[in-house]
Amino acid sequence: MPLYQNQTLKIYNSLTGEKEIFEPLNDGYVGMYVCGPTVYSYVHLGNCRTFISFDLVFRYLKHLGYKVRYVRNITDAGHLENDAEEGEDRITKKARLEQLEPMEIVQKYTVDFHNTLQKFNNLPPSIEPTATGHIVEQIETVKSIIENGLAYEANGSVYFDVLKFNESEDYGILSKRKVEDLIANTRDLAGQSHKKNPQDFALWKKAEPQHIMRWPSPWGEGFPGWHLECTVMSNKYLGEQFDIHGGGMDLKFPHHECEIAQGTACNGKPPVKYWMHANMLTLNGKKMAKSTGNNILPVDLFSGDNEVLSKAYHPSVVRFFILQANYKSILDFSDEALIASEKGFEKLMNAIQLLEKLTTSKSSGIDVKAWKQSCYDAMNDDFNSPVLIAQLFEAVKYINACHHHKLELTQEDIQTLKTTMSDMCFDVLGLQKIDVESKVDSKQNELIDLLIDLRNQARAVKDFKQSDAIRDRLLELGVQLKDTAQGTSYEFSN
RNA sequence: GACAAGGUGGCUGAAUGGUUAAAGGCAACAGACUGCAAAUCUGUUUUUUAUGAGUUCGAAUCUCAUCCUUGUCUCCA
Repeated sequence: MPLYQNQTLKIYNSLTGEKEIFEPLNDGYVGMYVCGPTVYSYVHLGNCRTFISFDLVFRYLKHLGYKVRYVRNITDAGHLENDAEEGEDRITKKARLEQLEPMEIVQKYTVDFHNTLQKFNNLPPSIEPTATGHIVEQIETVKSIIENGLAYEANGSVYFDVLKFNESEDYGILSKRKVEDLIANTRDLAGQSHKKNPQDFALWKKAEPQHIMRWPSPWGEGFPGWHLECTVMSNKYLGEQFDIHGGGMDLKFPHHECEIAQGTACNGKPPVKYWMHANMLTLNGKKMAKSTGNNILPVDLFSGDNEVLSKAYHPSVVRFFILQANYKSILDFSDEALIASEKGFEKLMNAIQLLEKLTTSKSSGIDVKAWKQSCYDAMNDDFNSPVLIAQLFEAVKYINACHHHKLELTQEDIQTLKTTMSDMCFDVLGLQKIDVESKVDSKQNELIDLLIDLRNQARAVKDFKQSDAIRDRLLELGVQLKDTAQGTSYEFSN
C-alpha cells in the first residue's frame, strides 16, 4: 500500500491563499509543471532555490508513492527584453553580444543549468520540453484562442484580449489584481499602438527583419509570446487540467496570470488545481542584482572564488541551508548563515554514520515510531522542511545518547531510525554525504598515517613541541587531526 | 504611487488565539574527553515576537495606524 494513503498532505495554494488537503485529479498520479529558466545566461542562484524547492516537492510526492510526471520547460525563444514593439529576444541579444548562433547560446547555458542543478543533487524532471520544439503546437493554440474570440491579430502579431476575457472570467484571480487598477496604472508606451489595450499581451509576435529566430505562421513570420509556451507544453504533457504548477514568486504576475487566462480561453476551464510559489533569495539582506555587484554565481559559490563569501561551500551544504527555511519565506544568503549550516550539516552526517555502530538493548527509552510520524507530519504540512530538519536533530540527540549508553534502543527501533533518517535526509531532502575520502589516493593516506605515527611517538615521550608542530603543519595543509579514546583519526577541512 | 508577501533572540529560522508561551541549527558560556588544543558529546544562557493603539477571559498569531524590507506593476525563479 502506498504511503500516501496513510498520510494527509496539505499544500498552500497561492490561488486561494489557504493550505488545502492535497487530492490529485487522478488517484495515485500527480502532474506537476514548473517554469524553467530562460537559457540566455548562467543560472541565477535564486533560480536554484526555486528548483531545489520544487525538487523537494517532487521527491516527497514520489516518496509517498505517487506516480509523478514532472515537466519543466527550457525557454529558448520568445522571451523579450521588454514588451515594446522593438523588444529584442533575450537569446538573440546574447548571441549578438557573444557572437554566437542563438542555438549555441541555448546549448551553452542549458548545459550550465543542468550541471549546476546536478551539483545540487536535483533529480531531473520527467520531461524537459523546449519552446522551439513546440512551435506547431503553439500556433495551434493561438488559432483556437482566436476562434474562441479572445485574441485578435494586429499587424502580423496576435494579442490576447484581456478586457474581453475579463467579461466572463477573472483576469487577476491569482495575483489579486483588478483589471481596473491595471488600466489605471498602465503608462501609455509608444510603440504599443497595435494593441487594443495596453494590458493585452502577445501570443504571437511578428518578426522584424533583423530578427533571427523566426517561424512561419498564418500571420506571417514571427515567434511565440513568452507566456504561451508554458500553457502549450503543460497542456500537451499533463492535459487540460493538472495538479501542481510551480514557479518563482516573481512569475506570479504577469506570467502565471496569463497562463490561467490562456488555458481557460483555450479549454474553457482553469488549467491548474494547486499553484505554488517559491519566495526570493536575498544576499546580505539585499536583492541580488548584477548591476550593484550584490550577486553570486553558483560556480563561484562552490569554488570560493567570489567577493561576497569567505570560503567555498559544498553544494550539499548550500542545499541544506536553503531547506532550513520554508520555501514560502524570503531567505537571506550570508556567510555567517552558511557557516552555521555547514556545522549543523556535519553534525547531522556524523550522527548518521554513528547509527551503524549503535549497540542494541532489550527495551527502548523513547517512542521511535512517534518520532518517525513527526517527520512525516512536518513534510505533510506544506513541505515544512525546517521543521523536518529540527526533527532530524532530535534524532541526532537520541543517536548520540545511545552511543554514550545513556539511552537504550531496541534493534527494531535502531532499524527504524536508520531507514527514516536515510529516507528523509537522502531521498526526501536530497542531501549528499560529502565524500572526502574519494578525493585522496591511498598513497596520501599512508603518508598521513605515517605522520600521525611520528606525532604519537613524540607524544609518548612528551615531546609536545614536536607533536604540536606536526599537528599544526597538517592543519595548515587542510588535514584536521582528531584525538579520541580510540586513537587518532583525521579528516580534510577546507 | 498601486498591489502582494513579510518584519520573531548575537546570527539564521520554526510556530499563525490557549497547558508554567516561542522548535531546531549556529554563536557564547560551562562540563566530559585531551599533555594542551582542535574535533566530538553533554548542559546552560539570551529575546517577550518592528512601533503604537485596539478586539479577546487569553495574541507573535485577529483589526487599525506608523516605520522598514523584499517582490510585482516593462523582462526576471
